[in-house]
Amino acid sequence: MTATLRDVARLAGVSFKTVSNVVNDHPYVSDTTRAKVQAAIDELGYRPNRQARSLRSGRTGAIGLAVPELSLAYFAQLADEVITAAEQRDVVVVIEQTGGDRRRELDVLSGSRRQLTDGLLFSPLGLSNDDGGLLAVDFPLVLLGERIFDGPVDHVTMENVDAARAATDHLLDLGRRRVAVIGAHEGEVIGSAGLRLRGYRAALDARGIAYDEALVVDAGPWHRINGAEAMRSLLERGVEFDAVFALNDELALGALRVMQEQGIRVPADVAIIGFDDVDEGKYSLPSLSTVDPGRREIARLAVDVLLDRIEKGPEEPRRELRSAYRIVERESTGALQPQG
Amino acid sequence: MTATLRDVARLAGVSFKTVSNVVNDHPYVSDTTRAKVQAAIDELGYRPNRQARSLRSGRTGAIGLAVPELSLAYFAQLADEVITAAEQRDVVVVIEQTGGDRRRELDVLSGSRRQLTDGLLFSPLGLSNDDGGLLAVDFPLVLLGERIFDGPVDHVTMENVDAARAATDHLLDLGRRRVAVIGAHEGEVIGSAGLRLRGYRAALDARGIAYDEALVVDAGPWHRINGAEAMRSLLERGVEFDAVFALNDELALGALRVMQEQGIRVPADVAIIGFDDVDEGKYSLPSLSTVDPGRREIARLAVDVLLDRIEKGPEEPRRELRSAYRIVERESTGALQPQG
DNA sequence: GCCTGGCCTTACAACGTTGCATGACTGAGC
DNA sequence: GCTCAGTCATGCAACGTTGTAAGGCCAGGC
Repeated sequence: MTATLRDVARLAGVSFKTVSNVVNDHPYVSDTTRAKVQAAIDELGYRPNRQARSLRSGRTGAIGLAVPELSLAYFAQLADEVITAAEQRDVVVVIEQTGGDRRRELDVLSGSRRQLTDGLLFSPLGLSNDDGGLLAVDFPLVLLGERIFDGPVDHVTMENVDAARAATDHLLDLGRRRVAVIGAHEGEVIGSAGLRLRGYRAALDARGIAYDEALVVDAGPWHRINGAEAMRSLLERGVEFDAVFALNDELALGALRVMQEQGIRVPADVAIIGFDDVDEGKYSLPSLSTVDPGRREIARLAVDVLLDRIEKGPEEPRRELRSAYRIVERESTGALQPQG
Repeated sequence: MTATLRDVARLAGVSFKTVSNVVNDHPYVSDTTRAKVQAAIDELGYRPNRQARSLRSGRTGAIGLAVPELSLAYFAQLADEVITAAEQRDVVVVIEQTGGDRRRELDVLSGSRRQLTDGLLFSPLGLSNDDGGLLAVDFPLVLLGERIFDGPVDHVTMENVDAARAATDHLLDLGRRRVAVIGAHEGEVIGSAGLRLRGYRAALDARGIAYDEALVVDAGPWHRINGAEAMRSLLERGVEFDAVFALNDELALGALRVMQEQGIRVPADVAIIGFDDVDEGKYSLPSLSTVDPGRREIARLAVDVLLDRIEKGPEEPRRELRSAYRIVERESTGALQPQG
């Protein structure tokens, strides 16, 4: 059996409470007692029991991370960063997958699993604006990703509009004028699709280029296959375009593949830029220009905000933070830097 | 505050232990009492406190999953499957990243985090054979991936040797005779590199084809960049080859990119097959033939074995399970099935 | 009328920890 | 010599749950 405070106390010849005091660095423990107790701790290999601590303190030392699915590179890499950031703060991460499904997302907010963690980082996908009220939960919650809700909740996200505008500008700076968009979500306004589309329009407006609906292709989930589909539909409809802004990298890579199958030269005929800076984009042929949304910063900020919220309680004013973005120029928009 | 057994008991007019009995479906609770208590439970929205349960029962309801890093697609997809399998068994997953670093892997085995979970699924990378003894830990442990150790530990893995042999056979069946290998690990014998190389040699031997060291390229970690490096070194050295067996998909995709840069036609000039069946392989151009190692089955088996071990204790004989593999033919070895 | 035994309910003691209150000792100040 | 403040150590009571043992009640058998 593993040793308890009492075992250590017996060996050291003190009360078990004194051992607790040593372990927790209480003031008013004499050096000799401390040494004696420490020796007993070492001898028995005593480790405080986390469940008992949890029960007393109400803290578990774990946070939850709810994402659609780890199979999507963006979320896998986000999870990587979150776990790393959490580790530095001495907290572990319990990952839950929602599949982007509304029902399962609601479940994450109310399920009994919440008791296992001190708070939740939540990247919703299926919830709609009307669900905002459901986010008024009684545990520490930080939203990740898009600012879908106006709820009373901390929020860490990226500069979707500005970054999308910069991505579009990048294409326009190359002299392209017919910029197709892949991955729109009809009618959606303040999810990432809506925000990025807004940035796209802002860039066009600023240069007096007319918005052409024919260039904007809807897609379902932002998976590679849907990027491929979208590109096919664009080509089938015979729409003319000399550049593509894919609303994320997966879509871009799917579209890229179809263009290559069709013998379209990238970037000579069509330049393409994605969004997210997932690793694979570095190794595609051509390598994929993209927007680095500051994933590491998002993860770090999110963990910080959540732990802050856990510590300070619900009274503190809610925070909304955005990470800095960066345009990453690679071959797909004409940069000539052969990559690994 | 959230309700406790006592609160429910007070409302229902019974002792708190009776409430506990209702919650745990004990026999000998009369229907009327049960109904009364249940009504009180519903009214107060009572939920058993998991930490208190943990303290009493010694179970946390969580398992650990230690992998090198989630940014590697294989592990992200494995984690996805593990979380899904665990969810079906009503258990949550705490993910830890080791970076494949020996020191951090040892830390995972001894660290205080172990108290947060009932057992660990561990996919080691940095540990050497000499470390086998370190796996004799006092908590439920299931090794994932390669059979690096002969320790007294449950183990779930894939058929590395047979699968690698089948992959090689697939290339040989196409009439190729100069099959390069990318991703060997000099001197390693029973890690995945060693096992897969053994399968490769077995395939050659069976057909009386001589093993040519010049065709076998070492690589460091199995990342895309190292696959690219390896292909470059092969080309620089002027080694002749008409097929490539990359020991995993990431290496294959890196190598593929370099071949394309160099104008080598795939599969016309060189056929290439990978290993792992990560999603990206479906969308590369050409799409990548590969070995599906049965990731989902591995995840499901691993969770089953671990939960079994947790339940039955250390006395049960240890188990070693292998998932079934499958060759996935795509364009990179000549199949003509354009993919999304 | 009392004992027996089945059914239902309850009291008590843990699990290992920490907060609070108390107590004992020491030395300084008057 | 006595008080008082500061230092150190301790005991008790919780946190919310479950296991064990015991208690109460009722019907049936002698």
